[in-house]
Amino acid sequence: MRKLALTPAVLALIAERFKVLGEPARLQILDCLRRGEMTVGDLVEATGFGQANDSKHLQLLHTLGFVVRRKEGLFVHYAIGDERIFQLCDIMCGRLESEVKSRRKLLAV
Amino acid sequence: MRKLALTPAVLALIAERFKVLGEPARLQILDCLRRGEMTVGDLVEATGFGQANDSKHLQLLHTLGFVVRRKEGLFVHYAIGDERIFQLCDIMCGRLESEVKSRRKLLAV
DNA sequence: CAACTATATTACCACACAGCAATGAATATG
DNA sequence: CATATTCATTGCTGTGTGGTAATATAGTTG
Repeated sequence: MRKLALTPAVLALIAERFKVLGEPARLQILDCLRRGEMTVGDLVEATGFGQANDSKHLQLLHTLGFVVRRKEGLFVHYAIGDERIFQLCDIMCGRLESEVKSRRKLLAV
Repeated sequence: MRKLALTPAVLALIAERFKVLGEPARLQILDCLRRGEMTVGDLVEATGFGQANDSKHLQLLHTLGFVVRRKEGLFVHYAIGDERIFQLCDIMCGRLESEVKSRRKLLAV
């Protein structure tokens, strides 16, 4: 497997994508979409954010390929565009659990 | 493997960690550390950032457990604290390559 | 103790962006 | 065509944070 050279430009691209995931609101949207595709209105209701807010987050997620769009009449259906997102989140969760564990260890000493 | 419940609080913790990786400067620092531990001074030279700047990034990376510290006299040696970082970056790179590929496909049509 | 060095911290500025309200664009319905 | 609905876009404000210079802290050396 050939590796990309980690030039500053490539690092910037990678950072850009991590940054998009570095926002609770967007993670919440992605988590909602985990159960299947949803319209913007559905997501507004599910997340409790404003319509404009959700729409902007979805644009960003779409631009970077994290979600895909499907237009149907007045509605726009969004869905997960890359399952690797959850792989990333799982690894982060693993990190979280490690942190909790080592923190408990510190307190126990 | 038991899964963490993705409550808003947990999502915030995950996002916080993605956010830290969502900064080219910090990714560059982590990439430098890939070859082995380095002092702050080494990193300042290697990255070309200011000393205060590097120090602040390192503090943040350390707080969230991405790097570990080892003090030795006047010097502080930093090293990667969790190899999973590279796993995360590899997945992101895979995403990047997919993006490039599909973009090429679009142009080819 | 005084002078020096490596790192951390503080204060500040500039900029990016999340959230919100208002408006616009596209499509459907009567 | 007029109206209503869904979503996208724009303009605005407040907050957060990256970069930098100045200063503080900790450790070393003489």
